[in-house]
Amino acid sequence: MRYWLFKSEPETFSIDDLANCPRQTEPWNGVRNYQVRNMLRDEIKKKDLGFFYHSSCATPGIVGIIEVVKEGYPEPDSPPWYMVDVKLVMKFPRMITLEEIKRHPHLPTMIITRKGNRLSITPVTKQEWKVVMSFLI
DNA sequence: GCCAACGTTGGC
DNA sequence: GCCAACGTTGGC
Repeated sequence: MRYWLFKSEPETFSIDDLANCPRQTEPWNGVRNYQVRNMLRDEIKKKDLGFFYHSSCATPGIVGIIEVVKEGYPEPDSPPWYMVDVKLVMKFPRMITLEEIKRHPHLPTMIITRKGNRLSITPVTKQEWKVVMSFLI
């Protein structure tokens, strides 16, 4: 089982939008980058977990956890592009901000902290996952 | 196949 | 709104 980070602009699709979907499940669609397309098609598996990250907003950060419930399948009518279905696992009681993540001594390894990173889905190590989760305690 | 121009992303 | 980073496009 692997861990990921899924970026979304909350103005387009926020964690509350997901929470209000039927069965709290939605296709993660609209990816138009080949590297991420390949991850969606080949690497992201059922039962994988992902952080839900809000980007391009006043305070960017991680707001919750989602689970992959359907593996990569083609977007209807958009042949080269793929999506997965994700289900809300939990919304965090508070956002873990990008600033906090950058400040933490063990997290500068996270791809999200790299300037110019433009991949909308990035892998997260088990170690990184555990450290981020420890912020909530 | 190179590379300049352009468009998009995303933090600030 | 600015700008750095970087993917994509297209002329050569």
